[in-house]
Amino acid sequence: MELPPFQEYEPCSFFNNFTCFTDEEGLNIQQFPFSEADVFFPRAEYSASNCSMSSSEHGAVCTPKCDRNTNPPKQGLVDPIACSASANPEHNCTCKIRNALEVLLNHISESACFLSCPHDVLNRTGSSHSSATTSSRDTEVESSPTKNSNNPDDHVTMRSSEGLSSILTLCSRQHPQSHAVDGRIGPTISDIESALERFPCASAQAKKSPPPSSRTSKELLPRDSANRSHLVSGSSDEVSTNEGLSKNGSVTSDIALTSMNPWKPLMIIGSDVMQPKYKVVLKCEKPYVVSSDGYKWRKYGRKSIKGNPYFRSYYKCRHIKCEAKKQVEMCGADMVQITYDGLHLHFKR
DNA sequence: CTTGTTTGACCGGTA
DNA sequence: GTACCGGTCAAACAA
Repeated sequence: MELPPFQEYEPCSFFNNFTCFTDEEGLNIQQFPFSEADVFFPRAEYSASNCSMSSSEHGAVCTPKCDRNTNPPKQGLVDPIACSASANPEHNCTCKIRNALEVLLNHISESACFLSCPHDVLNRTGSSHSSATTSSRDTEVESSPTKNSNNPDDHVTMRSSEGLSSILTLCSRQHPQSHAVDGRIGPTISDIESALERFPCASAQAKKSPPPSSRTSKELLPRDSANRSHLVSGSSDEVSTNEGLSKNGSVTSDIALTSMNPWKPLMIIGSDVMQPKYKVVLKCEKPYVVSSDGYKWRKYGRKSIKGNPYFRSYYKCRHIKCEAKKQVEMCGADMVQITYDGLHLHFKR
């Protein structure tokens, strides 16, 4: 698969390309130029197309209604997903990038320190990797630093910056400095604000909207689930995969995924209680989980869980110093629940 | 030999 | 204090 350098991507086309991999092609994500950048993110948060568009159409995903267009709409191009409408009914917009941002902002806007925290943790040598992950046993993020961080503020900032790094990814063409300059430097608060400036509505939402924890799942309408059928189902035994998707939200969420686009959020079920840790629960159909999510994982355990006939498998990210983890367990014949715990902020060097 | 998985033991949290 | 449960470790095993 020939891909132009990352910098040549419009954000829209970038995400379309990223999400249009087949299962086999998905394995190539590791070789995708963007993986050489410093921030990974889960396709689940940014999926845009169900691959019904030709590659030449990728990038033309906005409608005239959208006020966040980065590309003019093409005549006759119909967004097959209408993702924004389903993700946020208060906006009559089918801009997929906006939808992606809204999904993302659902994760990050609940951080009270989002735009006000003066700390720049990602620029601190040695703090960016390890503090990105909180243990599953951490229940007090702000008051209980991880073993690799002595500054409680680190957690707050990382929670914000993690999602914001993804926004910066969207904006990387305009803000190439957002990515690691010397291999360690991540986005700064000013980068973040600059990035959000490119998406004024997103910025406004980040500032004004209630945290996702206060949103109900009904506000995020489920996608049409009629397309969920054509998948092959494997055995009903546990899923054993050494690769998986990743990343987090700052609030526990369920994201179910359609079969047409394995990483397209079907719905987000917000928790009524803010979870002060990086954790996100994805539910998707098994074949897509088994293939790849762009990360390398090492399986380190397996447990039978009470009340569940299937095993739960435990994985750690193979990336050095990355403490991201995931748990994979079947929750039905064809459905898999993946729990991601911790962040992947993989910086060079 | 290397890499990755399996699996029983161990440990900590909780009821 | 104790039992249960879930998460992790690490030796054994497999590819």
